[in-house]
Amino acid sequence: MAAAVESFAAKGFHGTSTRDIASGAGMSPAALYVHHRSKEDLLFQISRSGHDRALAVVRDAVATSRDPREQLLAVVHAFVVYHAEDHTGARIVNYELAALSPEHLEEIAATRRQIEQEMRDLVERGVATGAFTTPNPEMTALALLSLGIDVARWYRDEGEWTPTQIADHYSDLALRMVGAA
Amino acid sequence: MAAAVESFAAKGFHGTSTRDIASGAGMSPAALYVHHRSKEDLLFQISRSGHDRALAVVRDAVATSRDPREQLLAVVHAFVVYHAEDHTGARIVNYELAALSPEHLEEIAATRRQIEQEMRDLVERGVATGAFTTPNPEMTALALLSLGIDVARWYRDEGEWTPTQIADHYSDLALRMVGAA
DNA sequence: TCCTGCGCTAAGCGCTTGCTTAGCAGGTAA
DNA sequence: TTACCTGCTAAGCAAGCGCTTAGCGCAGGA
Repeated sequence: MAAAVESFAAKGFHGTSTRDIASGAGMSPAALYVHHRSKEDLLFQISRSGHDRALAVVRDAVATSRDPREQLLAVVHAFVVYHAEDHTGARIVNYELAALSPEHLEEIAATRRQIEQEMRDLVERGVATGAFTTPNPEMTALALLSLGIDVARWYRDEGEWTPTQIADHYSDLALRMVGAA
Repeated sequence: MAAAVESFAAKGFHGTSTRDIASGAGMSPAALYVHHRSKEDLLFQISRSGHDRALAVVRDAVATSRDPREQLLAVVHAFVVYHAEDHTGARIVNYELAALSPEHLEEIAATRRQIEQEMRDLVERGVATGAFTTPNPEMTALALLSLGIDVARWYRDEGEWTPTQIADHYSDLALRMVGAA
């Protein structure tokens, strides 16, 4: 699975052959099928666990406080750190959805909707308590998620910023976006 | 080329066969090779013209004013509208870079650096004139681009918002992010 | 000592891939 | 009329694809 993550992230699902994965894992191509039903099933398992982790990251962060401002700081920080540190896995999570079977895609899409719902609820709670000011909480929530997701696209391990540095700055940007700075 | 854009955006470069493109264009597979050297060359041409367009969108917007605040509004608005209206092409521009040959990738990467430079210069001008306040102009510029780029990922033609509505809200978010709201 | 089950490999099957070849219809020009 | 383009197709080649089959070495239990 680690070899598959590496390869899918670098070359995409369709750009990766089962032989690539097998040799990355130091095995013969046939050995894959002892552990996994198909190449698509491997992608699904990776996507499944990645999405579960992303949702957990968001929910755990929300649970650290009851103050919307603190919750937003925690969520954006954790979400950004996750997308930077695990950019390899996060690339598959966010950019290889089209290769999933219709049934698998629907299951994954449900988790994505839950993540979006968490962020939307958070922004709306802040607006309701007067902590935040934004004319469109739904679109603002989407923009906050975009910021984190896109980190997985451009982040490089050898880059000049650490995941924490990026997360710190992005948390500040998030406060500004919701009018809480 | 239109058929290739459609197919690459929907299924990715490696997920698209030359037969897919040919039948999308109502031709035989061999007819592609009358007009294009290879499948990768087709991708390169699409990526090339898409990147040229993106850079032009940014530069044209910057040229509409001399005031950093107005320039930021114009750039973010135009950049977001482009990524929403041409989300099909923009998906290839942003997410199919790995399929390019090393030489083609380097050429494209140069244009991407120019786009980033435009945004960085703009934010820095705003900070210099006192119109903007941000502790890290470079990272803020990256975040502003992220916002636009990620629109291409999630935008759907049948969605509830028009490109202009999204661009209006995102322009406001941009002002907040640079501390100019 | 023998047996069973597990993790694995060598070989290969049927199919699809990117791309090439040979050739053909129809328009243009001398 | 003849010659030559241009834009296309039918057919197919070599290579690579996802996945299967048959079988092998070895650890653990009876």
